[in-house]
Amino acid sequence: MYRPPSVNESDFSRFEAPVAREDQPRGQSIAEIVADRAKVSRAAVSRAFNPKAPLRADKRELVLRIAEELNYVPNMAGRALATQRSHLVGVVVPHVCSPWESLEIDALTTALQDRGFATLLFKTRIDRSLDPKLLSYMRAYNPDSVVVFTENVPPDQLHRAFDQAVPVYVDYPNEATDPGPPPESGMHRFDCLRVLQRDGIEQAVALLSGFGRRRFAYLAGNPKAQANTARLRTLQQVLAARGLPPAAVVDGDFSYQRGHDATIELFRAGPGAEAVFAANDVSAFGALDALRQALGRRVPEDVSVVGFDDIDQAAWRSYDLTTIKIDVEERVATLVRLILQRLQNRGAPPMTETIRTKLVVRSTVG
Amino acid sequence: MYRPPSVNESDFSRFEAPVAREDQPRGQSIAEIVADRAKVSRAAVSRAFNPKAPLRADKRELVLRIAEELNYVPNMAGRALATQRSHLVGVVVPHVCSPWESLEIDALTTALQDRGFATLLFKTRIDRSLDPKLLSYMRAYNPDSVVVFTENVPPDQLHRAFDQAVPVYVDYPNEATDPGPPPESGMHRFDCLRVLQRDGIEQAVALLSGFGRRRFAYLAGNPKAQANTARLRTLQQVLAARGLPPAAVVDGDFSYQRGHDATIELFRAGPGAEAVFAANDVSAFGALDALRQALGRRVPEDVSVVGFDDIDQAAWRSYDLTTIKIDVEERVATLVRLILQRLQNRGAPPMTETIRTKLVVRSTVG
DNA sequence: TTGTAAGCGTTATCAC
DNA sequence: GTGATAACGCTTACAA
Repeated sequence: MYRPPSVNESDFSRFEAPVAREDQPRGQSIAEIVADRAKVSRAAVSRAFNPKAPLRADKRELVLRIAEELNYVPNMAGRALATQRSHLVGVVVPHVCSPWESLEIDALTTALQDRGFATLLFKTRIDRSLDPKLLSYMRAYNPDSVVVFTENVPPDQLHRAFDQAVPVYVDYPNEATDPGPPPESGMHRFDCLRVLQRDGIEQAVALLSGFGRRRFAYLAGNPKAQANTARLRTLQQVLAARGLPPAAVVDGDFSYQRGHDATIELFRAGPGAEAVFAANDVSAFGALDALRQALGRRVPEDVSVVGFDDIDQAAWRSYDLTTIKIDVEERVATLVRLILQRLQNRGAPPMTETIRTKLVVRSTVG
Repeated sequence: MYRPPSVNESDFSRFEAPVAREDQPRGQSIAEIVADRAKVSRAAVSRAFNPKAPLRADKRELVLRIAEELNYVPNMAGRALATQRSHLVGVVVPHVCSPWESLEIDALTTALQDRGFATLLFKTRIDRSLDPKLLSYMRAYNPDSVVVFTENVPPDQLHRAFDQAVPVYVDYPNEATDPGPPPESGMHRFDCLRVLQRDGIEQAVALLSGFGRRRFAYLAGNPKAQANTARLRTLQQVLAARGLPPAAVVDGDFSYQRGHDATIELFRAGPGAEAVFAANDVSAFGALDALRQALGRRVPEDVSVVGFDDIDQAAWRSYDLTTIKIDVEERVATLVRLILQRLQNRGAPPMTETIRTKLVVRSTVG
């Protein structure tokens, strides 16, 4: 298989396969050929590709036509060097993405591409921890912006690597009432996307409580994940506000398997519950399968189950999961807006955008 | 939401947000500062980062230490210009990836990152067709190699855009007995990864036939996809070789919903079947849910179901799908090997690597 | 509007 | 081994 997960063994060694220095008869670059054929200067060719640059319309048209014929496009590396804009957005994702993360990468890449940015993908280690070299490695590509999808990128590292760059750090804080990041974390210097978990959770609790459920459990996700802690905290707040007892919390890690096993523990050794909130859809599926198959409970008659995210699989008929939806398109559109704004004004104070959640009712509650 | 799916309206217009031309007092680049502090030339700094370049060990160490302190890393754009190697691999994926494709992107990105390449992601249009500008757009970044995951990238377009580059086109042909690409397609000039569907299919048919199944159906995927056509062709060959009647074919598109609906059609209006082969796992899930819920059939007692891919969800207990596995790690390792070999020797004749499939037995056959 | 020339950050070449 | 120097492909003052 492939090699151990160091970014590359010898720091920044290049891939050794010398490109034969062409012995062209005093090489003329394609751009220069285009210029010659259009009988304009090299600069004019550059201007032709930049709509706002001053150039007579007919010349522009001619240059573009000839470029098309010669299959010429301006080289981004050269452009990046000259303009200090790489048109690259670096994205750090976990070694293995969950369906939700995949969805988000999809949407983000599409949105960025529509804006003229290409997505540069980087992976954490298999345990989701960050290779210390990764950020430097990423910085070598000079991304115009950086989006971090993983829970384990320490803000100070991020800040050190991209001091004057334009990172957007998603997922912190999650609620308006959140204490906010400790100032020493460096976190407060990043733009971020705040997800208001409350709306969806309130709707879900209202529905469940309308069906007479009083004993709740929370099947947790990765304890370091903001998404997990915010959901738990908000759930407890909402339950308390209704005078309901706090949810029993069972440890999890967002995975199907752990969702399955934790649910069995909860109902075999623990107090069980009338309603289970899972920290994400995938672990809710594990909980559902455990309840129905291993534990012989009926859902929703005996136990109700609610997930988070609303990934595609939640609509699959074997699960048909009631879940708290985060709209990917809205989330990504917001993210892109943040990125673009930051690029317009590098010096502006950190920005926060907020999106909401809402309940999608399917058949696991009743 | 965000904009229509043209790559960007004005060809190669740049993102307009002028980076304030620093009024530094005769700017000295970071690399130069590093050189000064280490009391070496700028060239030495460059050499320090290249293990094979000649440089006294202590100097190298000193330079690297100072660079670390100053948070300096060599800029890839500059390096790309000088070396003709971008250390970028362009990957074209569908607008919305299936779980299998997400898995493969994950694994590929990790493997490439371990080799010092970053993954540059590009998306097709929503209907999986290719924006004609996309390939030029991608080429602007000068990727060292290109991997195409989508069925709809016309080989000649690909070839035109990346004539002297190093593309690897996956998924064609699939079987040793395949006729191979028509020479005029330009396809034969690409390296490719051949998936031998036969092993897994033979195992599956043997198993099913051992359970007495004789009437087979094939729930198809996207008719343009090699994966789909190769699977169908091979299935029919294997059935014929055993003297079994050919499989009834029902149109599909790899999706859950279509798998679901097509199965209902097959069993309501059509001849039904004793065993259903789905072109991929996701549509097999649709078939399973249709059989059990809409049609009231028992699986595996009344009908057996077999999928393709072995994605994570196939092991979820509600499905527990018997499926023909393609090993992602092996597939990706092979892909990376192809890419690296091609990079070593641009002029070598097109290469083909072959990987096999095997049956993973779970509970939907019996 | 247009062309000329300098410069972006890096590495290869070539002398020493 | 090492340091100057000339590319790499592009954009942008600046001058015309």
